[in-house]
Amino acid sequence: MSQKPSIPKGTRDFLPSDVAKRSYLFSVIRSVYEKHGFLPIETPSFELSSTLMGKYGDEGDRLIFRILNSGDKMKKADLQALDAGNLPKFASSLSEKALRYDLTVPFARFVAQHQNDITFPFKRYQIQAVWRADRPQHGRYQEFYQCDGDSIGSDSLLNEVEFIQIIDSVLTQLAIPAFTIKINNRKILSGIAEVCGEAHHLIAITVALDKMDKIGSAGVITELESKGLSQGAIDKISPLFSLKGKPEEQLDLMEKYLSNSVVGLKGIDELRYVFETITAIGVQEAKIEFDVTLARGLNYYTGAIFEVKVDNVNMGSICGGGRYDDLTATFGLSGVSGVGISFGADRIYDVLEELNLFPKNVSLSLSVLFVNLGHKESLVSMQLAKELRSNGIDCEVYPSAVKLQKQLKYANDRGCAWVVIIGEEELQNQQLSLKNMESGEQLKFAITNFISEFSKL
RNA sequence: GAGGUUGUAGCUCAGUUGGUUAGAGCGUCGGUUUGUGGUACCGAAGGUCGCGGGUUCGAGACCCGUCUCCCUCCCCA
Repeated sequence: MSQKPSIPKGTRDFLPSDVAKRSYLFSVIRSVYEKHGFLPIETPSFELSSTLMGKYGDEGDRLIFRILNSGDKMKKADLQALDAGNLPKFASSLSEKALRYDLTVPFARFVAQHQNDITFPFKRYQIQAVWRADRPQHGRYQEFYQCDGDSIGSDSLLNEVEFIQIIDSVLTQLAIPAFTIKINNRKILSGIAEVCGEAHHLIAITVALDKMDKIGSAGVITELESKGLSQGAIDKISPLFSLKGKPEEQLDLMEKYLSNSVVGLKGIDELRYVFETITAIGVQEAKIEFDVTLARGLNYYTGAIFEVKVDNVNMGSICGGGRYDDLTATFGLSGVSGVGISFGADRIYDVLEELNLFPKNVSLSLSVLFVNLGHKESLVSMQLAKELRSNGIDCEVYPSAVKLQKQLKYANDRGCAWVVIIGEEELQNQQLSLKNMESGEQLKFAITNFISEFSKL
């Protein structure tokens, strides 16, 4: 009985050509991080449930893949909780581990755990898979790679500026034609909630504002009403919908708007510094905008927040991040501020594919194939192949002496540039034939000086 | 988690109001006389029609369930 081959929803296989393109993408990101002095770390695919649960809000918790206890640990099942209808508690009793949902929370755990082994400010990058039990959609997978960079242990706003530079460098290097880095600050959002007297509705306000570009101002107002905001507060918020102009001008307006909020003004100061600094230094291709409607769901952000969109492409944000002041506190290390970003490698991949931006030469091809025409002949080929490899040239010997036609077809399918033919006739004359697979031309060389002749081609 | 949609050979799809042995193109494999690929010609293999149940004399077509694809919401990379 054969089984129909299939993989779980939201996952993918990668063919050799896919892997080649992905390695290219990762290498660009890696090299930019390293140029900025970031150090690589890796953390396990799964963490203790207690490390992850409760860090991403209720929605996030729901999307965490949990790992069922195995063996005798199944006996720990809390049947009383099941009887009482307390499903979350029952589920927790069945699962002590979970697949990582992002790279930031494991990083916070890592920093607290290894605080004596690292030097602050600590700048790390991490390129690994994460898993979310989300419903798959365009640009949305259950297994995907994030490429995080975080700088922890420094509250200097120069870190924020550096991340803008990093985003700019990566996306410019990938030749993405037009992209926008949107920036906001959680303190400004807090200030807005404060000045309209709805500080306890902060989450509702930010979530509603975040939907601005999707549902429009009327939709946002409807949403705010449904969350129970007063008419006065809504009237106070609605002027923000039409905020326009350069970042500096918008910040001036927001400064007046938030004049009664200490925290709000702090947010304005921070952003103004970031904008002024990055303007002074300059960027390559990035457009940088202040967007008061940018909220971002993850509830651990406390300062600047970033989101990056590729212009004119139907794809969610390809990069996001922000500053978090006390994420390590839950792991026993308090007073350490951090800021970080995360590139969504799979979404960037999809964008590069859609815009046809992958360089032609990333595909993997074979340089030389030695055709196999018999045992004695193949021994000579194996010897030559060994020497070619030590000269840095990739090559292989066809494993069996099947029809030449078949072997040439194989060379063709592999995108092979050269084929070496050593048969009975060549062997007798101590020669070999070198075939150029593109032109079809064939040259003869003495076996003894093939290596030196080939490297001249 | 809510709603909609899709599912036929390895891939892209046909398959007419339910009616004999389910088709095409591409791909794969083999051949077109001995050691020359990418083109051409000839031929072959490959499908319990996503899975399970039901209606019917008869189901790839209809009904129910389930899984999956894609999409909207939620949320997010």
